[in-house]
Amino acid sequence: MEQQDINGLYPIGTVSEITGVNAVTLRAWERRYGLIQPERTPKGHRMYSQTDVDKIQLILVQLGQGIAISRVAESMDLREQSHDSNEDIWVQYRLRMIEAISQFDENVLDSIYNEAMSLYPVDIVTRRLLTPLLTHLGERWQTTEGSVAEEHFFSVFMRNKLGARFHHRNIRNTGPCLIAACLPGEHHEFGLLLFALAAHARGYRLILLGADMPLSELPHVIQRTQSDGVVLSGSIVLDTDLFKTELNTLAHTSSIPVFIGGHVAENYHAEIKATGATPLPTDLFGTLQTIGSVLPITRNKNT
Amino acid sequence: MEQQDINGLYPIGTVSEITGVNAVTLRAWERRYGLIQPERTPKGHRMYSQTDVDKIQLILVQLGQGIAISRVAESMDLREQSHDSNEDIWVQYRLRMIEAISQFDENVLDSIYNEAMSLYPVDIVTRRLLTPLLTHLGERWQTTEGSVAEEHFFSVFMRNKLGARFHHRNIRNTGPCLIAACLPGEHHEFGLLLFALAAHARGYRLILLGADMPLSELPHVIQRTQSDGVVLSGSIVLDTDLFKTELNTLAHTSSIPVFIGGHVAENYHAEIKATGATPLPTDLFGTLQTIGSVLPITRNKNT
DNA sequence: TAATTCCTGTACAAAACTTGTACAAATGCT
DNA sequence: AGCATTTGTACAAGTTTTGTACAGGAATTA
Repeated sequence: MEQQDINGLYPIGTVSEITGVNAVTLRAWERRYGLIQPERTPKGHRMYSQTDVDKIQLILVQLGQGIAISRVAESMDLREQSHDSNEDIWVQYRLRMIEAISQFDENVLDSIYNEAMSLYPVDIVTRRLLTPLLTHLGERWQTTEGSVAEEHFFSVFMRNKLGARFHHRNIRNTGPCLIAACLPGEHHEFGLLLFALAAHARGYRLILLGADMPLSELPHVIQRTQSDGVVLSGSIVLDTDLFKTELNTLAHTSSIPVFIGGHVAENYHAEIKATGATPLPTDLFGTLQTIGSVLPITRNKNT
Repeated sequence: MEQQDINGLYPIGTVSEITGVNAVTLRAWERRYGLIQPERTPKGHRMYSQTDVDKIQLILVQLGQGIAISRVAESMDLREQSHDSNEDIWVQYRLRMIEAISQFDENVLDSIYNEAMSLYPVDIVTRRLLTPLLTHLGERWQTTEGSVAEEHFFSVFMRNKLGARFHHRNIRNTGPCLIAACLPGEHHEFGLLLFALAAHARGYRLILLGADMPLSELPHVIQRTQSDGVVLSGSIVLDTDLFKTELNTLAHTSSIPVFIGGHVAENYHAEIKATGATPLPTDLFGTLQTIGSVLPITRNKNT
């Protein structure tokens, strides 16, 4: 639904080039199975939208899995069925992604990610693939030479992927409004994004401020947006004293609850509590439970 | 032969030379689709303005993406009817977005952005809305209180939007492979992303490494990926000496061209040249031309 | 004045698309 | 294994799109 008006109109030859599917085949699919019925010009030329192209890419993934083309139409709907949730699959995915990262090959990385996402819901992919992958890479990056670049490469990729998902949601939530940001000095938004996605899925409204956010700025934001809570995340603290002072000010001047997540929450558990803020557990589920107990989501309709 | 009128108007032959589009073809476009209707002298000779030339360049980009000329015409026609391509519109958009940002209202921000993107191609929106908006905000952030949060909010939003677009592209480019990264200390990827998008649209392959990239890591990446060029961007230099040393090492150890963009390219123009790297102009189009003259894209079609 | 450039309109040819039929290799079933 | 179905591709004949060429005349430039 993004830019249908002008951008999404490719002729069949271009689509063929993009997807690698022969034009004749595309027509055959349409004729035989009614898959992908593009717009037509007044003279009958097919004009494929971006959505159509995406659909073809998805079909290609299915084909790669060995699913017959005739059954792809059905399996597109039923693909969320319990695929044999073998532990093996996730290890396979992980290894393939690591390989792609070490080659800086974004095409491969992208196709693996898409493959996983097309077969499993985002929650599963996050828990079974992304989080383990991150810790795995964390270790690798401490030992292997030339790995800072790998980290950057992968971070940008994941951030963009997750960010896209975050901004793509079309539901306007009605739950409590949370401000989400990284602590000063923290430049890795990955965890924060995962949290934001999960929180949004549960009905919270979110204002995402990203990395390296000065705490002194937050009262302004809170006041202007009339939010209901602040969630901060970080793994390191540059200046302990400053951190305590600023956090104290924040927690006391603002009348709304302040939560702290990430490794900081573990290492400075006592200090955080002393300021009146609430430390969060390291797992996503526990985090959402903690926040939910303070700021419950009013379920209006739960069919 | 570079004739140019007193008013900055070009005759058709000159336009043809600049853009590479045959004069006959230009006339055919105008006749058949009403594309680009230039001024006329009293005797009927076509006089193209700079805006017209820009428009042609834009058309060429769309054409390069495989969109049929008739479709390009249709979309441009549509948008020129709905909104008289007035400067006003962009000011309007800008003001609305600034308002939304100051309210931290992402829904509104998102809908404005989508509205613009559905009416205009990404290149136009970038040049007319996003870039001016960013400089406008840059000034505002230096003066207004509590505006760092605004910066974060908008940066995250734009980064996610553009990042999504970047990673959503489906064409596997075959052009030269560029490594794109921000200089150490530079945490604003915005400009880099805009560049990456534009470069990709023109056929380059891209490896996006994002913000704050240590230069010493790059040789590894270059070697492992066998890229054809490095594009670095930044607005500040933390340590001038270190910068010069590292850049020198990079430009000399790697056998591929190194480009530097952003404000750094202006402020350290001489120093950069001394190291063997190439400074880039501040505008996107000039940047792409500079890179294109060193690393030309092999157009497979559209001879 | 002569040479060049540009104008309009018609025409043409290559490229790209369309539909429909046909065929051979791959796949599945008995 | 043997037979039937599936599925990608090929070929043919006709249409549309699109870049370019050409002709005759007018304007510009050197």
